[in-house]
Amino acid sequence: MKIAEVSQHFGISSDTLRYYERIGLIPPVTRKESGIRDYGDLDLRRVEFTKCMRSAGLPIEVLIEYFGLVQQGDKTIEARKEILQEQRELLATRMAEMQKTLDILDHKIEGYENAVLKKEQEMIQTEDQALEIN
Amino acid sequence: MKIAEVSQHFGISSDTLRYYERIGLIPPVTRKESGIRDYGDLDLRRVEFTKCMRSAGLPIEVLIEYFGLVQQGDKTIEARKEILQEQRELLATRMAEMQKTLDILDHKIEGYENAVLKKEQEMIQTEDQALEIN
DNA sequence: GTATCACCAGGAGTCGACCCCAAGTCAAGG
DNA sequence: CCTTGACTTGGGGTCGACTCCTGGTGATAC
Repeated sequence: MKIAEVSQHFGISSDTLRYYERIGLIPPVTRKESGIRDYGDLDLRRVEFTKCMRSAGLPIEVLIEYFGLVQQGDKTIEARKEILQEQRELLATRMAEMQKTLDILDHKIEGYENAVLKKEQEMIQTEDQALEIN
Repeated sequence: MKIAEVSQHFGISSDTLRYYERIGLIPPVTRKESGIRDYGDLDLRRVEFTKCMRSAGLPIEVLIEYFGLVQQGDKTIEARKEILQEQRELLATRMAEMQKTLDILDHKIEGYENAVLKKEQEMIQTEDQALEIN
């Protein structure tokens, strides 16, 4: 799979894909002899995981650290678990905050809906008055 | 309430508070004659709302636009509602993505927990073998 | 074979959101 | 009165994460 397809598939610009590789977030992607990237299964899974984590806001630095540990084999399992747990908690915290904001937004939207209704009623009343319907 | 207290209370640096004011996210805060900021009730509510929205990731630009509409009175109620609804949807989408990521993290953490357990079992077995307990 | 196109490296530029700093002002304590 | 310390403005710096750009190479279409 070449870079443009990967870019398309994951909705990540190829610039970003190359950037991720440059900074070591993704390991060097396999290439054709010509030097052109040819993403294999492993590469794709890495990209997918990265995309998922990034979309939730996990910092690049943390991901690099994590992948570095993966590289070092089983002896780093504990450390990796701790990283993931920490990020999990941070994520949960962020989500809780967002939930609060969401509630407030809903509340405010509802308020506006009522306001609009009220205005409409007033307008109808005004119309009614104008038409002397009442 | 002076700036340091507001900063403390909301966990926002006073630099950031001044910055918000400079860019028009918060309207000019009331001052003492000496020129020192003295946050009133209205100011505080604005700060709180801003903090809440920002903590959920709503862009500053959107908030400025929103507050601008508020300033313009009732005729902008529809537009305001639309902004809030749009942001609400974006927020919900982000949260859904984060939930997916959270699930994956939990799954991975569980995997690591099992891995650790397995390793411990192996170690015990190795010990047992070493001690010829079996 | 040549024109066009996707790809390459990697350095520079951008963007959003702060954060810091210098130089000055004011209020209260000693 | 003078020092100390919190406040002021405004501009420049930083940080994370891209995004763009230049100049070059290889492959495919005509």
